[in-house]
Amino acid sequence: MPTRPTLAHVARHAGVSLASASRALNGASASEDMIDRVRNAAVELGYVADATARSLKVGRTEQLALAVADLGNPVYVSMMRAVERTVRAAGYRLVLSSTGADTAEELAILRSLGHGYADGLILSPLRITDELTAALVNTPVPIVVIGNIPAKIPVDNVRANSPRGVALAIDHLKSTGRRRIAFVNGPLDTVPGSARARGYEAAIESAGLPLDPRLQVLATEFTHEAGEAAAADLPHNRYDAVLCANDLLAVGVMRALTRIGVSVPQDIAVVGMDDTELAELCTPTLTSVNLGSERRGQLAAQLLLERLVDRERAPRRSAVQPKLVVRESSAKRQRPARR
Amino acid sequence: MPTRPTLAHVARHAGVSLASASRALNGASASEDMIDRVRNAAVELGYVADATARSLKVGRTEQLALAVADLGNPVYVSMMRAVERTVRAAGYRLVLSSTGADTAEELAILRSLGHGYADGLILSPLRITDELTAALVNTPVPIVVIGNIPAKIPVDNVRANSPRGVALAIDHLKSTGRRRIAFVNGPLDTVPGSARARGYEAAIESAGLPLDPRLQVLATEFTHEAGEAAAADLPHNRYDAVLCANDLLAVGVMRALTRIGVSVPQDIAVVGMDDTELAELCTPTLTSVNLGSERRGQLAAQLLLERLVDRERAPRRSAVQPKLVVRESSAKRQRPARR
DNA sequence: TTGTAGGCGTTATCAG
DNA sequence: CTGATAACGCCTACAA
Repeated sequence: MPTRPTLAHVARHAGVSLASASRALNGASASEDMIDRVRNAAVELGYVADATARSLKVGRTEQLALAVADLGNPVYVSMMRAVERTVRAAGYRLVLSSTGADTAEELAILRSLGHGYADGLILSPLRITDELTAALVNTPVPIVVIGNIPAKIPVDNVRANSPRGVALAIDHLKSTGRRRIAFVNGPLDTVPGSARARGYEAAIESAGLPLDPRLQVLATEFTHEAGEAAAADLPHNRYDAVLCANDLLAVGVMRALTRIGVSVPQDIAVVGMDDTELAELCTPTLTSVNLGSERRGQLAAQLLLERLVDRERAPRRSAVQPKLVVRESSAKRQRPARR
Repeated sequence: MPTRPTLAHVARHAGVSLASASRALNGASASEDMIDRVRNAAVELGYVADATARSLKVGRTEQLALAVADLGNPVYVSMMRAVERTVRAAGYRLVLSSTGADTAEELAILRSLGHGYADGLILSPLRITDELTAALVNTPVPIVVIGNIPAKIPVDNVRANSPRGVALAIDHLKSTGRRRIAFVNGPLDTVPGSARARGYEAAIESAGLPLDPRLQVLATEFTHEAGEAAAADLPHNRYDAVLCANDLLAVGVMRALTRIGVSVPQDIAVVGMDDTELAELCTPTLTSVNLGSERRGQLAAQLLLERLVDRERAPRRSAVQPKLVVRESSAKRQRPARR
C-alpha cells in the first residue's frame, strides 16, 4: 500500500498552488482552465481528500453516532436501519455502539463523545436514570433521545405513545369479545416497561373492564424465554386474552400456552407490541401494536440533522402514533369458549 | 455549547509547555509532579483529547468499518453483534454501512475508504463479482472479506462451510428415515446460493439418495415471503423432507405447508440454515444448520486487528465448521406416513 | 525531565 | 482569479 497522494501532490502535478487546487476541487471560485487541470491531475494521481484532515479543519466529522441497548433486538434493528438510511442520505457516516442495557456504558458513551469523533448522537436508552438525564444537559455535541425523557430536560426527543398503543390493543380485544385481559410486562424500571404498565391500568379502566392485579405479571426481561416463564404466573382459567409488552414476550407466552394445550386464539387471544418482523413469522401470526420503531429512528435522525444546522433552536419533541396490526392471534372465537 | 478546551489550555492552566502536557497525559517520560499537575489541570478544565487531531497526527482513525448487505437480516445481526464486541474491546469504533445487496454500493464503499475514515474494513458481500474482486486487490486500507472469495485473491477471508453444512442436514434427515429430500434455495448468483446448491447435489449423491431435479426449487430472495411462494413449486407427494437455504425460507415453507394441511414434522420434515434466533421462535421450532455467523464475525474482526499490526504477513483464510442443531421440525415420524 | 518548533493534510484569509 | 500563509489540535523529534 503506497502512501496516498495529498493535495500538495495534485497541486504540483497540475502546476498550480495548493490553495488553487483546493478551490478547484471544492467548487470555489476558479477559472474553467484551472478546474480542468486540477481535476485531471487529481484523477491521474487517484487523489481522494483525507477525511481526517478535512474534519480537523472544518470542525465537522461528518459522522453521527447511534447507541442502542441491544443490537440484536428486532425493535432496535428496524430503528437502526431507518437511522442508517436517513443519516447516509444526508452524507453522514454512522458510528454504532451497543451499550448492553447498561447505564454505565451509556454514560461512558456520552463522555467519549467529548473526543469529538461524531457531530451528534442518537441515544435509545433502556433505562432513563437521574444520572443519565443529568449527563444529558451539557453535552459536547447535540443529542437526540429516543424514549420518555422527562419534559424538563432540554433535549430533542422522539417517543412512542405506549399508553395509547396499549389502549388500542385493549379496545380491540374488548371489541372481539374478550373480557378478562391479562398483561405480561417486562421490568418496570425500563422505559417501555413503566410506560406500558401505566397504559394498561388506564386502558382497562377506561374500557370499563375489571382491573384484577392477578392478571398483571412481570417477566424478568423482554425476551421470549422470560415470556414463556412468566406465562406460568398467569392465573389459570381466569383470563381470555393476554397483552404482552413486546413481541418477544408474546411469542414466549404463545409457546407456553400451546404447550399446555391451550389454543390461540380459540381459547385465549394474544397480542404483542412493537410489530416486529417476528409477528409475521410466528404461528399463529401475531396481532401487534406498531409503535413506529422505524419511524422513530427516522425522526430522530431528522431531528439531529436539523439541530446540526441550527444549534440554537428550542428542543423539539415528537411523538409517533401507534397503529394496531390485527393478525391471527386475536381472531374472534368461532363459538363460545368451552373453558 | 462552549468551545472545548484544547491541550494548549491545559498546558497554560498547569503552567507547563504544550509538549509536557501531551507527554504527561500519554504516559511518556515525565516527572511525578508534572503528571499530577497536568492531570489535575485536565480534569479541572474537563479536557478530552480531540480524536480528529490525534488521528491526523498519528495516521490512525481508531475506526473500523463494517459493510453488510442487509442490516435487518438476522444472520447479519449476529455477525454485527460479534464484530461490534470484538472491535470495541480492541479500542476501535465501528462504522456501519448497509449496502442493500447492491454491488455498486459495495464498490462505492470500497472507493470511499480512500478518504481514510477507517483503518480497515470488514465486507460481507451477498454477491462476489469480478468487478468486486478486482477492486479488492489494491485497497487503501486492509480488508477482510466474509464469504467465498476466489482463492487467488490475496485478501484475508473468513468463510462458512456450506457444503459441509448441507451434508450434515441431509445425513440427519436420512438417518431419521427421510428419503426424498427437496431443496429450496435462494438466488444462485449469490454467495450462499451457489455454495449451497453445489453442496446439495454432492450431499444427496454421497448419501446414496436419488437426485431428482424436480426437488430443487429456487426462491427469488432469501425471505420468508419468497420461501412461502417457492413452496408451491415443490412436487406434491413426491418428497418427505425439505432443506431450505436459510431460516427465513424455512419459515416460509413451513407456513405454506401448514396452510395446505401438511403437518411438520409428521408428514414432512423441514430444516433451515444459519440457525438464527428465529429457529427457536417459530412453531414448530426449526432444526437448523449453524454456520457460525457469530463466530465468523468475531474471526473477521480478529483477522483485521491482526492485520493492522502486521501489514506484511500473507493473507489468512479461515473457515468455520457448521454444526447441526436439531429441533422439533425434523423429529422422526411417530408411525409410517399416511401420505 | 522539560521546552521549542515543525508538520500531519486541509481549508480559509489575505494580498496581489 | 490566483498564490502565499496561517491556522485546526495534536504528537514528537530535537535541543536545552
